[in-house]
Amino acid sequence: MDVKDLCLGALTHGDATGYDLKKFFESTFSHCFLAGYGSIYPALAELTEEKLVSAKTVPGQGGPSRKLYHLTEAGRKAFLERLESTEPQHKVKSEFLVIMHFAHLLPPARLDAVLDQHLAELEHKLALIGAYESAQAGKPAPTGADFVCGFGKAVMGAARNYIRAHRHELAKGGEKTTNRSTRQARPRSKASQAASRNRGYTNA
Amino acid sequence: MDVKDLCLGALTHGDATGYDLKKFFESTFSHCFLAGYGSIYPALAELTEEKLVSAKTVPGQGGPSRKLYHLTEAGRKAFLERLESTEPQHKVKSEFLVIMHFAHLLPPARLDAVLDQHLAELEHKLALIGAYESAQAGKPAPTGADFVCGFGKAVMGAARNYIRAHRHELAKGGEKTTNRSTRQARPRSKASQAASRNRGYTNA
DNA sequence: TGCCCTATATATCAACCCGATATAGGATTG
DNA sequence: CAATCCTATATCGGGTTGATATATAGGGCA
Repeated sequence: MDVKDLCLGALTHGDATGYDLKKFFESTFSHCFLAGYGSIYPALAELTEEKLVSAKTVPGQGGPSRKLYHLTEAGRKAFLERLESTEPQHKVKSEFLVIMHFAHLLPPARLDAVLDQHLAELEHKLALIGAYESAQAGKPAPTGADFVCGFGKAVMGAARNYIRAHRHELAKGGEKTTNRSTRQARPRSKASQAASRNRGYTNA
Repeated sequence: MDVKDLCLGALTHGDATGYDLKKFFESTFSHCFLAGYGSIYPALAELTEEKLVSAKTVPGQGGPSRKLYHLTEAGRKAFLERLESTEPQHKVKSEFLVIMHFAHLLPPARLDAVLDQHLAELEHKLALIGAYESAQAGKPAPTGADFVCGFGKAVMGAARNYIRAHRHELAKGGEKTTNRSTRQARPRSKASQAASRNRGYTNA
């Protein structure tokens, strides 16, 4: 599943420009998948060439001219096939968690700032979902979009609660470790389980 | 923060080979960051050239020869600086959620299979964290690694519970939408808020 | 009126990452 | 004893990221 497929999917909701698609990916989709212009525009160009979407240039009334993209029947079929054959992976790439993993190497002020910033981002995304849910209120049958938003709400809510509940433990650990600062003999946590024969420099 | 920084960080836990690092990234780190050989080995080569790590070839007793990498003092300093200057981003790229978003376009059997597979993956990663926590039991001061694992446990546990609690709603919604299958007049959900002027093909 | 900032909109490029693949010796297993 | 798996290193093409360039309209403001 690449950005091309993602564009096809987004176009099942109606015609859109590349800019519209980016906006969509940044709103209720931001906790699922990200795509920037650098992948969206090439994707749309290739899809047009493959006749999976059609493009119509609309001269800009009040703005620059826009290229409206429309899903063709072939495009809809291709998307359905891709939906059924794609491996449902779920990957996280979190600099935030990497920093947290090395919390014992950080000054407490930096630690606090990082945590606060991540909490703020969580609140922001939760607010986006809240707004979406209000707009959907009253509509009876929950759709896949509702499921995905609910998923994000549950997951990000759990993240927020966990951080609030446990950040103070980190501060304590930080004090305890920073006064013997660059110690060597950290008694094997995970990398060293299978690497117990890696003797030759530090450790063990 | 790229894979080079990640390798520096992992090497603060002790010397390791490229293979060891991959193993580490796949274990308790798998819910934070991913890195394959295609990024690890070039990263280690560049770090060696920059004198941030040193390499020692160990002739393989019972296996192929291994290149043990060791963090130099310069490398440790560089890593600390990077930790303080890195923006704490947190990105998710989930084909799983994309598929779920378009649940109304999928046959129920496929939907079930996708959900079951994701649940199985969640259970697997939760089990990894459980094993880590048992191994850590008794050690007093919680470290950053403990915090990150707890975070993963909280978040993935919430995901699992949400899926279990809400998957049946999707099945209902699926029935309700598939019998009028490719309907056009889906009353604007998100891409169409700002795109309300995208009239010209279908929709609206 | 002039000026700046923001939003809309498209497009490109280098640097980087991912996934697959090749290679190869040792251990395990049927 | 061939098949397969595990350890271990390395490379390559294709795709993505993030920054940047370009251009126009509208709002704020002094």
